[in-house]
Amino acid sequence: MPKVSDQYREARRDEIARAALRVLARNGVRDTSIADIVAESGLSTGAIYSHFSNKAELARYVVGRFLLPRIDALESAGRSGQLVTPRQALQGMLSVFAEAGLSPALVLQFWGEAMVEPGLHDEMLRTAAHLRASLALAIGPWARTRTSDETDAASLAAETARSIAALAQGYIANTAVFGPRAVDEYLEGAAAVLAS
Amino acid sequence: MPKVSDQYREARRDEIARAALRVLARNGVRDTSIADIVAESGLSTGAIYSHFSNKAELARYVVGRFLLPRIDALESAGRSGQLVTPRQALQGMLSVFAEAGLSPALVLQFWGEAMVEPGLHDEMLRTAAHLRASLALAIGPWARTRTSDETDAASLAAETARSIAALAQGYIANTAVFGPRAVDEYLEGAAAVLAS
DNA sequence: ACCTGAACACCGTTCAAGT
DNA sequence: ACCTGAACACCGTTCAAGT
Repeated sequence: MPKVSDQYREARRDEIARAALRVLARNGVRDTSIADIVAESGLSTGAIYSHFSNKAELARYVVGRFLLPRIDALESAGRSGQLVTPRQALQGMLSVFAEAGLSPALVLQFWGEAMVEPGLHDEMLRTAAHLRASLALAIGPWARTRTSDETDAASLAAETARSIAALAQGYIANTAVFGPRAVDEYLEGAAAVLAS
Repeated sequence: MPKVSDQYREARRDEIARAALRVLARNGVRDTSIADIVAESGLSTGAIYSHFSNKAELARYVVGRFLLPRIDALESAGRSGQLVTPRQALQGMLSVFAEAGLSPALVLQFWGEAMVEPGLHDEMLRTAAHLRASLALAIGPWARTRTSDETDAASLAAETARSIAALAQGYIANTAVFGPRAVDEYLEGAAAVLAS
């Protein structure tokens, strides 16, 4: 298979996925029809279906490609041995998230969709696994200050990454439903509740 | 208007809503069609539409009626002056939630749906307002140990209630996506992250 | 190989006709 | 007044026919 053609296919899939994301951001998951994506992309129904076998596969591609922000800065900080605390990692992740322009409302809709679409759920777990691995790397130095055993440190980092994810999910769901809120305010409020 | 007839109407709406909830729990929000609810309820299409003007109104009714657990025990503890901390209130709420048999997956789907259905969003905010008021009442004595001014105590209780809600949402979204987790574990993990 | 767009099965909703 | 179920517009998906 010539590489040019593969590149072309991938570029075409990306073009369709970007058109889909624009409609999704505008109308939401439920109210985005294939007809809308056809109109937004300027292609035809059949053209979409010659690049994605169905709507679910397109959704999976969008999630895998655009739904999670990269947290390279955090990761390299951890790699260079800088002490990133879990709280700083959470704060950094939420800030990157906000800067990436990902709408909490759209993310929440995809979570809901994943409850009913196993392939999308799998893709989300895969994408989340990357994020957790990045987080674990970032807080690695912190974990090693808490235990001398390397295996213990790794599992502490992994468990902590799940808690960071849970807090991030809380922030996203809460701002989506109840309106925007500053990350710092949210962290202070949550800390006060848990310390009480 | 005779009262009997009103009661009958309400009972009929409830009967339809309960049938809808059974299908929703089984198939999820996206994959529940009116035809499914017709089959589950044993009524006809027109019968459903003579009690609810559309699918959205039925969803709103289900959410208002079944989506949030009652936390009477917590509320009366607060009313009687017992010192309920925010953390205990959160823990109590999540326990009641789990005992009520409300599937986190279904709740997450409704949150997503609310992002695209303004009437459902409104109903959710209304239901959440009741819950927050109950929480505020429950943690009232705690708030008054923190400040002598009654107005300050009320606003502290209200702000704290939002943070409790955010943490509860995090627990629900996290368990829905990543699988069940003990409430205590979640609370310990989150506290460790925020204290770091 | 990629693309076109008409055709098909199914969805939410309406409405004339029944009790 | 409540209910029936056929009819309608729209959705996701398929497929014969084009380049």
